Amino acid sequence: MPELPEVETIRRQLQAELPGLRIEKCKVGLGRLVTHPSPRTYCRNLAGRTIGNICRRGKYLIFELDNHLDLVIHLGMTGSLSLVESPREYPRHTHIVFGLSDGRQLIYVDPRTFGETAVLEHADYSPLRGLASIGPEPLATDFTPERLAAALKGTALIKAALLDQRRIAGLGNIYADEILHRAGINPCRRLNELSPVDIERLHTSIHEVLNEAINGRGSTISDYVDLEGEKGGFQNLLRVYGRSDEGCPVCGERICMMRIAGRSSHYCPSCQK
DNA sequence: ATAGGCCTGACG
DNA sequence: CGTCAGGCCTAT
Repeated sequence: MPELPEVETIRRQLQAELPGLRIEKCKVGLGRLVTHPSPRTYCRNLAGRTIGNICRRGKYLIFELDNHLDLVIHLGMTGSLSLVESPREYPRHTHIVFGLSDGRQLIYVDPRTFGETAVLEHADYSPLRGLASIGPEPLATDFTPERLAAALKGTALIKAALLDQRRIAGLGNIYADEILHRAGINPCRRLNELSPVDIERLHTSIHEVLNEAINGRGSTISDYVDLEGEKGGFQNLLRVYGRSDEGCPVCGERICMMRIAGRSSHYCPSCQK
């Protein structure tokens, strides 16, 4: 799915297009994607609203609307957004259509339908569990090594902890693996065995990997595309994710893969201790 | 902590 | 046919 860098790429494109436009109407084809309130009320609340800034929290997109409402969209594993001008035919797996005041439509497409969307009172995230309990933004200026250390308390495996959105917002399987490789930390290490130096390295790696991935407009493993339908550019620069049995770009050792926390984890046994 | 479930599609 | 996939929730 879109992780933080992919969602941020889409957010920037939305921010360049949408503010000032009005949502004239909204059509939901697959009601279970609308988590709050009911699909009917969701559409009724959106109709007539003017779009303000587009924000991001972790992997959630938040469209600020007038009337103190927020439109929240999570892209799940395979969700994508695109702007179209009254198409004769919608793409396969189009589930939601937002008609805009400039005649264009913002459409939500999602083959696996793991995404979700909601309309909330501005900044009241309580109806969405994932958003209500989300951890700190890793690229915020106040995300210091001390805050990272605080987020990584306990005895969990570091790989599982990085994937836990309540600890840190926005990391997924690709960037968790890339960050651990960059930091030289084995995904099986436990939190309570990380030294202050490890935390420092992790902090630096989180910043580097996320910023580089955003600059590369995200990674396309199979089907991620941005608002313009473009694939990302960072997949070519991934050092371990999806590269099992290839040589580590740092030391040449064969990259390994194992399952941790139910997810495939790619790492270099020589660089990551 | 781990497995299973939610879905569709690609690939072997 | 089976296995796997950028996520996340539940139940055990």
